[in-house]
Amino acid sequence: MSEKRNPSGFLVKQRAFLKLYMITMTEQERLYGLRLLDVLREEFRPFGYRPNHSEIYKALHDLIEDGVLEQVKKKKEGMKLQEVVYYRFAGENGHEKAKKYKRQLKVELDRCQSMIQKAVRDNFGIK
Amino acid sequence: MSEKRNPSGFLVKQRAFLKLYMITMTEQERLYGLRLLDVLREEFRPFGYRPNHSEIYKALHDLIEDGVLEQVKKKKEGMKLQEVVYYRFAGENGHEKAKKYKRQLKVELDRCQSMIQKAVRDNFGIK
DNA sequence: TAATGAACATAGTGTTCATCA
DNA sequence: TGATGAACACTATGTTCATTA
Repeated sequence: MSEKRNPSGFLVKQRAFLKLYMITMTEQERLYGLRLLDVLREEFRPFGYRPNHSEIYKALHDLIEDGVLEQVKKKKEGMKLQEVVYYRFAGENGHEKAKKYKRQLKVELDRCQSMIQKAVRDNFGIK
Repeated sequence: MSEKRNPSGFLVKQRAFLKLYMITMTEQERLYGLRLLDVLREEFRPFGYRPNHSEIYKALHDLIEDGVLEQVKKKKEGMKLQEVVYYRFAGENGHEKAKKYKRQLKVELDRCQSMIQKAVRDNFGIK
């Protein structure tokens, strides 16, 4: 009978975290999949976090399904004749949806912050 | 060829998070499985995190395998004749191992804090 | 009925493979 | 070879079932 599974509400999932970055990076500069991956790996190297390529693609595809992003296939910058997939906000309200998603994620990140802070206090706090 | 699978190094896993709490709670007061669960659910209710019972048991069993905790079966406090499983640090060096685990988790929690802070800055920062 | 634990099932995510330019 | 995407496989975790007191 297809019971829905309840998440226990632990920390934010990697997928959601990446979707958030995909949106922000779309707001900032136009990049394609593997470049986004490189940028993120570079940014998070000091933290020991190294996402892999399929998570990036899944995050992007999720956002397409959510009606947030759409693809723009282009010849790669410069010489080669290789086709590459860039992203922009979808149609009329893609950017609105994106902003909404970001607001949710802000709440979620704040929640995670609080939980971890609590854990530090509870397990390592003075007293 | 049984290749080892690499975690990408995203946030701390629920299991590790709970093991940390199990250790600290063992340092503080003696409790048994389902009571630990109740306490944690109560503590994290404001954060929308509600662990389930099997995660607690798995965390405790992990710690036994790690040589950190051992079981003490006792009649439940008060009247009933029900047997309940309490925990204490195992043998000679259980508590040492526990402290070591906690040190690792402290590093890990700090790392998570930083990553989330970075995400907040990167995606919502002023500028 | 409360407690413990295991078995089972699904979601999350890492690895490999296929295809194309 | 770089890029994209899907298929596949394993891990993390949630749900259900069995057993006992």
